[in-house]
Amino acid sequence: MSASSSKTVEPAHNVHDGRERAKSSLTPVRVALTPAQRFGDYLQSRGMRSTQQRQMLLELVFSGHEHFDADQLMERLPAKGKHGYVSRPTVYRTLAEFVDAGLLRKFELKGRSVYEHDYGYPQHDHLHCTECGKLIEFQCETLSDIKSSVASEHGFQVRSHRLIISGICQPCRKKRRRVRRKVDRI
Amino acid sequence: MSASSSKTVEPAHNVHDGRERAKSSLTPVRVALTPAQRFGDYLQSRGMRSTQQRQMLLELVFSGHEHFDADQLMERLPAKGKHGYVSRPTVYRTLAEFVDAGLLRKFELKGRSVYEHDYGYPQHDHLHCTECGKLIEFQCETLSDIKSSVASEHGFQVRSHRLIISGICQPCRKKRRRVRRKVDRI
DNA sequence: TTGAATGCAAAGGATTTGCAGAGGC
DNA sequence: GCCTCTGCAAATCCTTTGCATTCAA
Repeated sequence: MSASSSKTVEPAHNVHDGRERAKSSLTPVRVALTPAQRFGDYLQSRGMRSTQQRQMLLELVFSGHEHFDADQLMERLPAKGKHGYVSRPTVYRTLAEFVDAGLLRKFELKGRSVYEHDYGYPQHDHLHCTECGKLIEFQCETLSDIKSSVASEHGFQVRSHRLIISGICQPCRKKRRRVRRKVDRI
Repeated sequence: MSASSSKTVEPAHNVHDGRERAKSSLTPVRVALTPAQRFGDYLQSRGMRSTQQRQMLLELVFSGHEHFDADQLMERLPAKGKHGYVSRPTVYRTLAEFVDAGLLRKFELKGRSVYEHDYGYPQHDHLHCTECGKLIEFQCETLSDIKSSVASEHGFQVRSHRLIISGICQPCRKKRRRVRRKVDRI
């Protein structure tokens, strides 16, 4: 019996056809609208505008499924002065909008905000390698049982959760072993 | 069957006899050394010194079992100028030492560092009320199973984990209901 | 046209650091 | 007396804000 799985939960199709996407441990779930369409609805329903900056960031953010922070996103943008450049404040403002629109989830890691896809992406948790910083996704159905049983015990209304398991990933463990052997020989 | 419990795991005795302590949902576990003794060993083993500031903070931090951040700890200190005052940089430096010595655990909440007892305190996780900010502790044995099964699947060496379930606590839910009724009447 | 969105510069909040003086051992 | 520790001030890091200008609708 396995309490967890990193396999795909549904025979999913990528909603972002026609874009290359970074490799990721989970596969997007088929959804009714693309992120761009959903964000369009979000903007319209609030009298907000579809600007070049928002379009640019939408494309960048949903061209892959990697976790990222504001800095990493900025690095992938054209340099200041170039066409397509978006300023840092606008990046932060837009990321907050994506979160508000339900497209992204935000969480804290080592004092900084990390973002990941939410819309059309399966619920999952993370292994965090403290050596190389890598985030590995995994899925675990048992957690829902824990959540509901804890919730009922405390009369608590659960909105969301965040589970991060820290330790050393396989590649880093191998590297360490190699180093240790070297040290032993000296 | 219950996947979790907030009861005490061991017929524990408080190691901090002779000090008043704040109420907390879990009870400390009996340990060989008091936190002060353990910290003394830590200092000595590294050629570090036992100063008034470190003693002061040790007493404050281990006089209760509440979660706290650097600010809250500072507020409980004598004011600047008064005997027993400890400066902010020293508070941060000393908290880092407590973490390093295994006395405290540190985690992030809403962009700030929160500390809680680790040494002599049972492993637990948290419910976080997004309304009032309260942290409620709970224990869950099932989590160890999840951790080990995920770890073996990914060849991951687990060092620790952090699970925070966010939502609305019972008191806040009741308050909300009251407010809603009032609004309905208008 | 007109108000929302942007970019700039600057502020903000939490935490850290350099350094000269204070104080354990 | 030596060397660590402290407090001060200032720096750092990430993120947010005020405001004049730009631009989508």
